[in-house]
Formats: sequence, structure tokens, C-alpha cells
Amino acid sequence: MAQAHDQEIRRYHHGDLSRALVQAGRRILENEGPQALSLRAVAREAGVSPAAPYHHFKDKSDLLEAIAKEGWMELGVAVAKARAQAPDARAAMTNIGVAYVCFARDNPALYRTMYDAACDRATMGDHVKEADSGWSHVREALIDAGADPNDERELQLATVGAWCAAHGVAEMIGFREFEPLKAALGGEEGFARAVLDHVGIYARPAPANRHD
Amino acid sequence: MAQAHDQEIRRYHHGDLSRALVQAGRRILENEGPQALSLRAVAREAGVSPAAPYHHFKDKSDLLEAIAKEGWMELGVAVAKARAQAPDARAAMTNIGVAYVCFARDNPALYRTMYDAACDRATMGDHVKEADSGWSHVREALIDAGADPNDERELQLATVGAWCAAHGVAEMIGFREFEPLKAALGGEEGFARAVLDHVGIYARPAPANRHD
DNA sequence: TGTACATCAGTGAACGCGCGTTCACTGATGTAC
DNA sequence: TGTACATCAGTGAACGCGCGTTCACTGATGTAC
Repeated sequence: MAQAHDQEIRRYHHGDLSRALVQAGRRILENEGPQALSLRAVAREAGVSPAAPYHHFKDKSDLLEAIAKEGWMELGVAVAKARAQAPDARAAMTNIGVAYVCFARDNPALYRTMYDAACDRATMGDHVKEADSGWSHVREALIDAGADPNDERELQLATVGAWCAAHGVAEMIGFREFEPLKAALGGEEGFARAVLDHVGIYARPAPANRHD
Repeated sequence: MAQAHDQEIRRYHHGDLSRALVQAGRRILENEGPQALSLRAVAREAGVSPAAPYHHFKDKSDLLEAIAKEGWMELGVAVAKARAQAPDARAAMTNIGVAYVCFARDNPALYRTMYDAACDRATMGDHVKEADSGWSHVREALIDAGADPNDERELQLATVGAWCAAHGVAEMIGFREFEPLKAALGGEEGFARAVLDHVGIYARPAPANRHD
């Protein structure tokens, strides 16, 4: 029982099929793209009958949500790491933006699935509210960078703005027409940094110290 | 023959099926969303057999491209109008951004289809290069607003930045978690304006007049 | 002006496909006694 | 420690569905003579 996770031999009872299905789904996303992500394909990839997933997920979209959720968590980790490694508060914002874009670039199908699920439900999901989520890291980084923590509206606006900019760049970065510009700016990361920096995802200083 | 376009009576030869199919597709998008947009559904909606579209489009994706192209053209028109109506160059940028976001909000399924087609091909398409495209209007509006027309890299960067910001806002604006903020900012248009303004989609002044 | 005919733009039936989901089932597991 | 049994987590066959695409066809059109 305890060693079930690591064994390659198939047994009738899988051990942790729920997790295996999510991983299989991610493998399909990576190898074949979002349009190949069917329930049957996931079951097939996990080496299990088409009916098996129904013991773990209500229906197809329930499984997709689980996959998306894992994506949001990993995005949160990437953002947290980028933030932690920044030398100062302003650099933290840039780093976060670049990390966000790189996550989307490195996991394009997963990223697409995450947003598709969000769009279908018209909500980003509960994950944004959790501590350690990408969203809350952006928010805190903005405070670190001088945003007024007492001006809730301003803070929300800044968070949304930074998020939108990063999302926009994430979706544009793959387009061929930007190849020359990317090359001129030192690759995709340089491109992302330059665009985000140009647009300006940083905090506006709080009113008190605005006259700088 | 001449009056064929306006007649309701169905004749064996349709007259302008190509155009009718694009319109049917848009009707489906509006009423049932992107996932309902199958070739068969479009033919059905146009009142024609499933094989008929093949006389006008190579395959399904060819039809989708035609629908997307119409979307890009209309987006260009909306952007042009917003730009033309602005009192000054800076306001033009904001107006363009808001118009972009409103277009996406008012035609969500079409907008999605436009970007999906673009992502599949990894290119935004030739439309961006045309005069009167949304893209070229943004570029020109940035020059009007003080961007250095001789600094091509800077100009491209500014255009990409503004476009990314607008796209980001367009995709975020539907999420429920922003309802309170939208309400506080006077609705969706106010929200879009505030976020775009906060992020800053404007031109950086050319070096010559940078010390303002 | 009339007719023969090539071409065009439809039809409708059929193809094979993969999908999500359900169902009755069965093998494996763990627990109560 | 052994056994009976409830429960759990699988199987595999089947359902109906809508899809993209192809095919031989036919009705309508327009043009050459």
C-alpha cells in the first residue's frame, strides 16, 4: 500500500488514480495540446478504462478544473519564487511579471486550459484569494513597492492592471510578428521585461510621498 | 440576379452563400458560443446542406478564418472611430483602449474565435499590417501622442504594450471577482478606462522633449 | 430568338471517428467477529 | 488467526451523438452558335 505510488506494475486498484489522471492530463496537454484533452484520452494515457475517472471526478469539466487548479498553484509558486529573489521592491514587480509570462510560455496548453476554465465559469476561481497565490503575491509586492495599503481601490486597480498586462504579454509573446523585436531585445524574456517595463506595472506611490 | 441578396425566398442557387455562411457563423457565436461553431451548424443555420460550404471554403478552419477576419476588420473600425472622436492625442489612446475592450465585451465569442485562430497559426495575421487596422491605428495614435516616429523599436514596444494591456483587460473584464471594483468605477467602461489609465498605455515622450 | 452544352453551386446520403456517459459486472480490500 | 461480508475502485461493452469530409448526383445558369 505505502509503496503503491512508485510501483510500475499495474494492480487492479490503482492506489492514487485521481492524481494519476491529473498528471496524465498534463502530459496530454504538453504533448498534444488542449484540443486533445478528452476524458477518454486522459483515461487512456493513465492506462485505465474510460469509466474509471468517474469514480474520482463528477464529469469531464470536474477533471479539467482539477488540472487547472494544479496550474494555478504552480503559477503561484513561480511568482513567489520570482518575488523572493528580487533585490528590491520594484525589481520584484518586474520579476513577477516576467515569471508569469515565462510560466505561460513554458506551459502554453496548461495556461490555456486554466483560462478557458476560468472564462467558462466567469470567475478566476477561489485560488486567487488564497495566501501564496500568484494574485496575492502581486498585491503584496505592490504594497512593498509603495502602494498605499489603505487605499483598497487603488490597490485593486494596480493588481488588476499588472495582472492584465502580464496576461496580455503572455498571450502575445508567441506570435511570429514579434520575432524581430524579441531578437532585438535579447529573446523572449527580454521582450517580456521590456514590454512590461514600458507599460508600467508598478505601484503608484501613495499620495503622501507622491511629490517626488 | 441583382435582387437576389435581399430576397427571402430560397432558390437553388443561393446568390452569396459565402457571405451568408460567415453571417450564420457569427449568429451562432453570438447565440451559442464558440464551442457550438461547427461547420455543420453553420450550414444548418444558413439553411443549406452540410456539403455546401465546401464550394466556398477549403475546410472548416478556412471558414473560421473568414469569420475571424471580419472580426478584425470591425475591431479596426471601432478603434478608428474611437481615435477620431478623441479631443486630443492622449485621450485618443485611452479611447482606443476602451473601444478595444468594449468590442471584446460586446462580441465575446467572436473575439475568442479571432484569438484562437491567431494562436493556432501563431500569428495575428496579415490584417495587422493593413492601413486602417486596429494595430496601425494604435501605432499612429502613439506617434500623435509624442512617440518618436524615428525610433522604430520604441514605437513597436509601445504598440505591443498598449495592445497587450488592452487584450489583458478585455479578457479579465468578465470575471465576477471584479464586480465590486467595476461598480465603484462606474461600470465596465469606467473599469476599463481606470485600469488602462493606471497601467499606462501612453507614449513615452521622444528623448528630445523628455525633460518635462 | 432558340437551343445545346459546359459549368457552377447546390443536395442528401454515407463514411468513419472520437466523444461523454451509463451500466451491470467483478476483482481487491479491509474490517467485524 | 480465519472467515464472512460490505465496500471500494476498477472493467468493458454499449448508448447516442455530432462532427468533418467525401461522393455521385442534379438543378440552375449563362454562353456560343
